Amino acid sequence: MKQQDFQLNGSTPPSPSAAHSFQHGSIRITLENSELWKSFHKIGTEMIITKHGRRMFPHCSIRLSGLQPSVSYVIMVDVIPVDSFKYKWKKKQWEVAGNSEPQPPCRTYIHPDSPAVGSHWMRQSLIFQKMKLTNNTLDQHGHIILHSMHRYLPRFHVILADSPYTVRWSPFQTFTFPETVFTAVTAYQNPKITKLKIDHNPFAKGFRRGGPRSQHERPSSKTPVKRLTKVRKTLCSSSPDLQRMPSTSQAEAKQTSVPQTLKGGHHAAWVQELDSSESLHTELLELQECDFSCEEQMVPSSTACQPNRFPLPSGIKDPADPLFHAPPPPLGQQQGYHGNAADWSQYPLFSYSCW
DNA sequence: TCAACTAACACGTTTGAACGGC
DNA sequence: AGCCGTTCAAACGTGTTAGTTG
Repeated sequence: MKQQDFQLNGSTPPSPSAAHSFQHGSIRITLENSELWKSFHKIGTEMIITKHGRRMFPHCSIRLSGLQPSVSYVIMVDVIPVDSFKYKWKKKQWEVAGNSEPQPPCRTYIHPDSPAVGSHWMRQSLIFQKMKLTNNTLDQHGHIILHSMHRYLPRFHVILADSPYTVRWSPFQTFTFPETVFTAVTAYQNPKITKLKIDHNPFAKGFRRGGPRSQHERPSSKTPVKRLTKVRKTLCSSSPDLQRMPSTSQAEAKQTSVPQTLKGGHHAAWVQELDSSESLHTELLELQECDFSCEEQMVPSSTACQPNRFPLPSGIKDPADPLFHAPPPPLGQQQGYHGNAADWSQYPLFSYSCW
């Protein structure tokens, strides 16, 4: 896959054309399936959330470099709100539908290999394929809890720690990619997104045109062709830009065979421990004093969480996003910029962990 | 009435146990 | 006994759709 990297520092805006790799200090992180993400982002990425948890597609797949080969790291992902609005899909585009709802508990997904030494992390790409999103605020499975019709951004954390127990006190660095912004939905709104998902996700192969049978062609379907199916058909025949693209998902899936440093039982023990650690759940992040241009940022002590007042991180600009009509304040000024301390200061880190 | 949500469904993929051959 | 490749069923993940909820 074609990749462009750029070096990030606090004062130099990156080139808008190279927004899918970040470097903090010596650590560099690259979004492996950036092109796929961008093809979704152009349309307005949507992620289904369900009560029992739904995987993300595209997956978050990253490559790390610049780690100390023999030092242990924990790699985490969390998902933060992009803004303080709720959206609705109206007349083929997203519109603001009011203020966001109070944010659910912020949870963090720890890569199952964690902790592992730098050489391990750098050996192959990391795929957060099993991370699941849910709208069930009472979820007991450790899935990431989101609100439907809200916009979110995944964050990747590289933490210098040899155990999830110690991440609170460990130096960490945080990375984001603007093209991974998505809207959480309980049912797809934009039929173009549905088509892209079907074309690229192997699990949706059964719905591909020219595939075995589409839903409305099955014998069991006794009802007239529904609206979405109609739209999908129209799109398939009329949109050249939505013609089937070369699938990357199979290749992605095959990259997941990362040697395990720890097996299931051990992981489960950690989950339990972390779940029961009330302090960790409720520890909130205070980054106001942190300088993101520094190579390391210390996991802070507790502070108050005010999730609804998250200012738009400046890296979240959607320059090619005709589908979103967010009211002022305007989206950020720099694409691919990791943001300053204030941007990220009001969202908790490491408040929950799961596998 | 309508938008958002849920659950059941059919279909395809993934996973892992069982088996046989070497 | 150990390794490797194949087979197959169960589990899982997917979008679709009818029905429910507010």
